[in-house]
Amino acid sequence: MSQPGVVFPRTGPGIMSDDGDALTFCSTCAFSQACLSEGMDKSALMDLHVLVEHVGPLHPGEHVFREGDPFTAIAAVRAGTVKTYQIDRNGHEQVLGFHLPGEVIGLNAIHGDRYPCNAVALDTVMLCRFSFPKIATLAQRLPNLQQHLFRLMSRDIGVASLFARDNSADERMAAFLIGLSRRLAARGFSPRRFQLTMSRTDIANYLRQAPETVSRVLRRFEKDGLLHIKQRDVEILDLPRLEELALAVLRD
Amino acid sequence: MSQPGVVFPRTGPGIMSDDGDALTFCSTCAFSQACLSEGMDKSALMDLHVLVEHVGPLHPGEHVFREGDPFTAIAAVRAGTVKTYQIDRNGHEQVLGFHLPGEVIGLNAIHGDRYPCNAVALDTVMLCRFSFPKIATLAQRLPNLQQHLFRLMSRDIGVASLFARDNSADERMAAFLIGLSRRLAARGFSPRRFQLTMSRTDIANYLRQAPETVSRVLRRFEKDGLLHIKQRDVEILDLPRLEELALAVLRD
DNA sequence: CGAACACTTGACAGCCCTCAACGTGAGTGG
DNA sequence: CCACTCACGTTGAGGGCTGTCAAGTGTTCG
Repeated sequence: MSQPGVVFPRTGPGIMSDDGDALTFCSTCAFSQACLSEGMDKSALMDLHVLVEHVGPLHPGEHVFREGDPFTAIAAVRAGTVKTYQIDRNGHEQVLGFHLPGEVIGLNAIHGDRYPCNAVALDTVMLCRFSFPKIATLAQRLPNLQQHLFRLMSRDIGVASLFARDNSADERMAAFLIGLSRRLAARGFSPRRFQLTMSRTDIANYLRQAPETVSRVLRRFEKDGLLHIKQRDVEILDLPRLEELALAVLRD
Repeated sequence: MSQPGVVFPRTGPGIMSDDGDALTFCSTCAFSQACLSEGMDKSALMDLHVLVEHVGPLHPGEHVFREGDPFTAIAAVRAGTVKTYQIDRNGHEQVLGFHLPGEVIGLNAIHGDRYPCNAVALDTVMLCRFSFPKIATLAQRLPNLQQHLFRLMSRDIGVASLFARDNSADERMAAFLIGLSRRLAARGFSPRRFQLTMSRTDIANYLRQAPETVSRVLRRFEKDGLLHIKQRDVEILDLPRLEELALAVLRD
């Protein structure tokens, strides 16, 4: 079941040695809160660091894992964008999500013992790989780590329905952009200028609409002065109005 | 922030004493796998049983918890149906899900420390309540329990998009019915004859469509011989064809 | 330079939402 | 037993949003 081009199961090339800069390297990691929390002593922190495998760089189109692969590990995105998707029985792709630095993939594979979806790099991607059996065992000893895992998983339950039928195409696109903006901002990137690392087709697929609709909506947003977009470079010009549109979807 | 009619935070009335029949009582519980797994010894099982509070019966309209309440516990539905929902800023209800016997609610509250949604009984509901701090502490000692919690949460991540725009009203209704049928069957109920414990309005809200559409689709299903429906009593007549319709949504 | 691909733009049609009216069943009180 | 009420459910007519189809433009890469 293991196709070529899958980086995850292998542990030879692609694994970077842990350089001495581990502490700063991990400061933007999804587990930094767990690592840096006062409740975690130095030996515990070392245990966690020993557990990590640095994977990458992955190039666009390279897969992190594929649907059906045995579940062995979760991974935190350190750099780049990872797209998760499934292929339905008609051969059509279904985009499930885009995962930015600081976000964790693979959590939905615990139940079932196999990855239920594919994960592919959209640009140059760096990952931190955590063997799940090992991190679960470690979590037995470290209440903070267990709690952190619970929170990570809980956060992913009941994600906002960005593609619900009762929201207009404009609202969903606005919500998508605002979501990206906020997630990037939370990791220290600019919330107003960023790059869409995914194609219009991917966005359309994710939002469950036609690529033509994505094109038209973005065009209209630009004409209305909400943003400036050239190719895949986005600059948000009127954040308040865009957020106002997104409110209908994001509900807050 | 605690409204009247919320059963959860209180521990006086509504809590049933644990009768001697605990073992058989729990055989259909969401945690039965964890309890009965060979890896869990007797003392561990007793620890878990001591942890449980039996809540109920709750009557239609009574709330298990409300949005904003401090998160203290998760709960397994033992009997009846629980509806989870949110109220958006326009005062409109958004149905998130229906939870049948054997299913767990409250897992999405771990992150945030407050319940992000309301949970209300649709009919007569019995619950098993687990203090989350206590069960998390117990999970430190019991690897199987920790694993079970991980699996429960993992299962709820990335739930099928039953209300995506690219599926027709017919397909989504079929998927909804097939989903109910399978979940009921998994708990020993009849997969062909069951009762819709929720109103048409609730179904429509959940599927993100108009109540009129729900009515029309069910009517058409009956005319086409797919099922027989009288009030809220459903009898599925042509399971294969209904599953065929649902395939477009459920992808399997 | 040519091909493949991504993106844009326009015309048209279909699904489903909205609005409106009516039917039905349960509960209540006379 | 009936009338009444009220919520729920059904049925019909019309319109808007967006998907589909088609063609054209721009970009990348061999």
